[in-house]
Amino acid sequence: MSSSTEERRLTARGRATRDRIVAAAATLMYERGVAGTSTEDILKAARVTSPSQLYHYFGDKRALVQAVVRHQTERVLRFQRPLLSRLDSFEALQAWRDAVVQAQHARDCRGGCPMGSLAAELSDHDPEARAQLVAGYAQWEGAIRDGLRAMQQRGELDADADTGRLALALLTALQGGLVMTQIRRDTTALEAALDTMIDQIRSHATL
Amino acid sequence: MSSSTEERRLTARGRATRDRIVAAAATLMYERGVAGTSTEDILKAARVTSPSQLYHYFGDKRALVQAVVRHQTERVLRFQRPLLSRLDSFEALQAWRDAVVQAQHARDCRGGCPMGSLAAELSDHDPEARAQLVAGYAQWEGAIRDGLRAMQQRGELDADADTGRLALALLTALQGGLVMTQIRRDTTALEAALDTMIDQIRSHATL
DNA sequence: CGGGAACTGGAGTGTCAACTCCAGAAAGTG
DNA sequence: CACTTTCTGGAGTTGACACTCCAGTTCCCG
Repeated sequence: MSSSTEERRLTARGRATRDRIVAAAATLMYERGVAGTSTEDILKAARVTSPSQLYHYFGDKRALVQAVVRHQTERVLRFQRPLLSRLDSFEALQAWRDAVVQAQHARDCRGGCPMGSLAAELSDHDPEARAQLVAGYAQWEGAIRDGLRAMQQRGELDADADTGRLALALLTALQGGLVMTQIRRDTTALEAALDTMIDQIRSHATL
Repeated sequence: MSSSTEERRLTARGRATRDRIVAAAATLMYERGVAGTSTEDILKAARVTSPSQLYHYFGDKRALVQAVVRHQTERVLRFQRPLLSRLDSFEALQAWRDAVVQAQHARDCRGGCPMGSLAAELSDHDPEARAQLVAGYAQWEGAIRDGLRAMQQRGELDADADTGRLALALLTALQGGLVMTQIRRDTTALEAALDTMIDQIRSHATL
């Protein structure tokens, strides 16, 4: 029946084990990269004693990686959406910017974007993972755009501002900022990019 | 004497072999990532018959990776500098933008930034590589800033425009755009980000 | 031309990672 | 309580990969 979205029957215990594996894999792959993370390390971190458990839930490492991609996409959106859905003013936009910058400091400017790092490593040679990531980024972009539209409907932004294009530009600047943060281990590039984008959005503000 | 910058005496033939190895490694690592590239593949691509050659020139794979980082940094700057050093007008800035977008199409939107992909994979666990990359990005940023300053001195930009910050923001937007291009396999995000940044720079244009 | 260094070739070696097999324990189902 | 399916444990197997050893060849240099 279902070929790729094969959802097997899981007991409560099975679900818990599977979740533990995905969570452990996500953490390790974020820290060390996908290729740098062995199944053995994942098992140890998930407190699972045998490889057969992993292969009971996932056909192979690629399948696990795809589960990790979904997991990280959900995590990011769970963090982003609350901040974005209430974009009703430039103060709120600024608060979002600050939260993003803050989050980087909280992790010592390491790791970059949980989705972006996976994307850089996978998009050229794992089509399924890439498709997942494209969908995830589309949701993220949509959330930003909805926020900007809310500002527009509140009358904070000109009616003719292209919120779709601004949202895409803002998300893109954010991605770049996260990469630069990881490389330089400081957030000045992230701040410069986001602030400049926000300045540009502000140029569409109503008087 | 020299500990890390150990430059051994090389004959013409030796130099050629070493260069072939670095070039082959750079290409493969760009296509498949560092971890996804085996020394064996590199040797084959460089038409070198034995691993002992590689280890004659490089202490280990990490040392080779660092040579690849230098190689790619030089390549990128060799492409960027000519475009940036003549930034004397908004037309030239636009031409730079078009060249960057064009370059992505030329490679089917794959691979991302030759420096950025290395950065994402290495910066969290190879301090030497990261240092090289930080230096490379600083040069790139400097080249952009010099271009903007040239525009400023020509009187195209306001004297009080913060060219340093704009240059950093522009470079960051570019990095984000390259990541997004690689994921989405199209350049609209790159275009949106660069165009929005350039619009913002234009807001500092003299009348 | 002779001696030493740079360079090359090929045949290993040890380790580690992905994945498999199978048998036994828990846990849903009638 | 039978009976099946899910889940777990541990002991393999296979292959790939980073790296080594050593012997032979080319090439610089006096």
